[in-house]
Amino acid sequence: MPFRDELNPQQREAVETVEGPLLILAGAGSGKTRVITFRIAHLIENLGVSADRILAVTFTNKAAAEMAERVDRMVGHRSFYKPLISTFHSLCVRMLRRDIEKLQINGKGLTKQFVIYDEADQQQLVKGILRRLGIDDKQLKPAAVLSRISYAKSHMVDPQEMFLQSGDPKTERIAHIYEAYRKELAKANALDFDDLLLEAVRLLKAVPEVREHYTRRFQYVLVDEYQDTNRPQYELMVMLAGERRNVCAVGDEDQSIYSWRGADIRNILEFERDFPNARIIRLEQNYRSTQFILEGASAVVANNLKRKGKRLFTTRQGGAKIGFYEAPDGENEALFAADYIQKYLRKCAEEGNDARAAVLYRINSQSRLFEEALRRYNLKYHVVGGFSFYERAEIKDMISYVKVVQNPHDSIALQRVINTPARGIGKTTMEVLERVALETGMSVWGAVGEAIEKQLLPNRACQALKNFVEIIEDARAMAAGTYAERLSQTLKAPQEPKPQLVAPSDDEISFDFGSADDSFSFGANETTFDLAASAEGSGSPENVTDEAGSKSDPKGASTAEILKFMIDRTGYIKQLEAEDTPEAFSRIENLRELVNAAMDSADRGETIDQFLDHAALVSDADSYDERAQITLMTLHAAKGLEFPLVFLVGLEEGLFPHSRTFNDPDGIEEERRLCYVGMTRAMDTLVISRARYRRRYGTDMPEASVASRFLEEIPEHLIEDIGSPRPRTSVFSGTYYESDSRHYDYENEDQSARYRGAGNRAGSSARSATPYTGPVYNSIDNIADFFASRGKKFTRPKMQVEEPSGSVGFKAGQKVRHPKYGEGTVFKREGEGEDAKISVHFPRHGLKKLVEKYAQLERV
DNA sequence: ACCTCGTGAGGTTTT
DNA sequence: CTCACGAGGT
Repeated sequence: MPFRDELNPQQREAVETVEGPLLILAGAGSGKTRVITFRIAHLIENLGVSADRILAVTFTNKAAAEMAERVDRMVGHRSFYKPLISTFHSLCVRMLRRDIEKLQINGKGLTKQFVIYDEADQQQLVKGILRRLGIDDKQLKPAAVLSRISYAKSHMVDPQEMFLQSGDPKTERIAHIYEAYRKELAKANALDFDDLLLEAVRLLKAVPEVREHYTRRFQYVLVDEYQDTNRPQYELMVMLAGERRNVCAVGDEDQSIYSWRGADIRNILEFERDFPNARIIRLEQNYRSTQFILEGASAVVANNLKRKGKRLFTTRQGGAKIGFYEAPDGENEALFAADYIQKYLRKCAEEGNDARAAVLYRINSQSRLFEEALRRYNLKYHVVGGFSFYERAEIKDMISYVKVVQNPHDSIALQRVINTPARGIGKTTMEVLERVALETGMSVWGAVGEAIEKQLLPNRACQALKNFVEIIEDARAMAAGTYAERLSQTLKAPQEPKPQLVAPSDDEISFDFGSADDSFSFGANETTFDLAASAEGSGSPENVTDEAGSKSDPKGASTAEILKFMIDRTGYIKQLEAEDTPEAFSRIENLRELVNAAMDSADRGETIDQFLDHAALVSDADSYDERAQITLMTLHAAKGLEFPLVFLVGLEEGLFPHSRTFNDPDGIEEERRLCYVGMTRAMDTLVISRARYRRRYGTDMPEASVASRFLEEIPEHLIEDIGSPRPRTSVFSGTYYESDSRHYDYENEDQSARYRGAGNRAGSSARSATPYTGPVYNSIDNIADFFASRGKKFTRPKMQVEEPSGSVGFKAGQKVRHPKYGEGTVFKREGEGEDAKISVHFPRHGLKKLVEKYAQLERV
């Protein structure tokens, strides 16, 4: 494979240095991905290495998929095997699903059916523990506890160590909670994200045959985004590299932005110490950005003290300076961006150029203003992050059902679904169950069995529990392919799995409610989805499809079938249908989509466990869709991407850098790196902006902001102001705003509340602010969904039925009548269109704030 | 048991 | 503004 002409000398060296440890320090835009893919291709094609002996680990699934695709394009036709390209977490899941039972002692320990707890699950677990220990969760917040636990885990500190090292009572307490947390996880046969790494490391350390299996298999190990690896990931890498130490780590110290998640920059700074004869290659030519952009970004990050330092250069001279815009407020900042982007897109369309723009912000909540602005300009956009499909309540509910079917001891999932939809198992019942679980050491599922058997609950509750158990057992039987048998055993039940309950048959039901300790006796021999069967054939060549190759028992129901059964049998859809609201309707659609996802998964040959793993491991960054012309995302999510036009917004002290990093010099340095990452995403044009006043949440008064220190760190000669309104000008009429100038009239701050009301007086201008209702490039395809997903009150704008004209558009001073409160006077109006709120003063009831649309007000 | 409303607190980044 | 929680009504 010829590649010499396509690479610069350093890149070529990086590709050709394949034996022994190698650290590639790859600056932003230096062709890192190119080097990695060429390197893999070089190994396979020029050196004759079998593809399946190559392991590449990346940070996100997206990056992995992309790399796999690129490699495939280069050498796919030549090689039957494929290199294993995976994230750390997915890799660990694969290893654990295969061999975790080798860690069992006396039959105790996790089984292959373990579940993965996401952050919400972890929170629930910690909350429960705090409650049990009688700790007020205001005093010690679950999130804070979790972050301490996660910190400890990513530094490989166990509860005992934490306790011994603790110098204060609070840490001691957290150590105790940590211990309890671990026990709970074990009882639930569950692992959290950190455990995936830790347990995989433990597995490799403790079981020589497993370790040998992998070191024998992987001759070449490659780790991308090395600066973001934490301790367990580092150990994993070392272990997988084995004696050969053919490990290639690629990273950039200046792009280390995940230290809060345990990423240890020492891994990169001390690589030479850990691998004494390591080669180090620097890639310092940037192919992405123009001179101005690169210089600006480099100048910012040069303020960091803790760095080795490097000098990036580019041959892309010329281009525009870094644009700077200082907006009067956040809204204006967003509208400016929308306007600028619109013009940019038009220009690209005329010239036939690649048009892709990104708005990058520090925190997710900043997206709202930009979404609203873009919608007002009728621009399609795509938001990365925020609520993902798998985070929606209805999806989590059904996933939890499947989790319980796979593993009834998953108490968090169980508690989520036991009364969803409501089936008469309430708070009191749950309290009893929790107590039983605690006293007997059983899981909640075990406690359910105990309670039924020993009649620990009032009859009604018992009955409700039995119904629930019945549903789960039926589904389990389906999964195991023994449903028909179960039907005949479990008596005169109807032939078809009908949604309506089977007549409860109290005395005949005898389930095996094993406690967690006797290793999930429940269905251990009937579950056919584990990988045990195929796992022993470790000599066989594993490739990307190895696990997928182990088909589920043809008798057993597929994931989709189980899902459909559960949705039907639990009456979940029925309940949603009964709600008869647009939100409920869209939830039903989401559930359909979930079933589709399950079918796709089955088409790929995946088992139920693999489907659940996928649901647990998809990340926000994975949802980046390069077809979208406009992408909104956090700076963190933007790492690894590039755009011709980048807006870096909200450069204000407290926001960026974020206030929580103020008292920590390392924290500030990380923020600075984040700024560097953001700036270097830009290829041709970079615009940075800030708002002089920013409204913090619903507060009426915007607060004055202070310019971010990062702004001052960019040399002045690289920056050009691109039309910031003068703060003191009474009427601003810049070129950008002729269409809708009222939004920019910012004579003094006090008016911020009033000018909206004033704007709405003119009916036409209220019309122009009607929300955009066309499609956006998003998994969320309409605004109703969009707002529903954010918990905002919003009903789908009805196209045909226009708002009845007499009941909206009231202005201050107008007399109105409310069905309940009688006559009153409109005091003020906020917001526009569907969202408009209106404050009305009623003589007898005082000032009421109403949503205009629902208030049923009449003119008097 | 469940729903609705009012209150109070808190709001980074995520595999 | 949004979430979580508790009080009160059904």
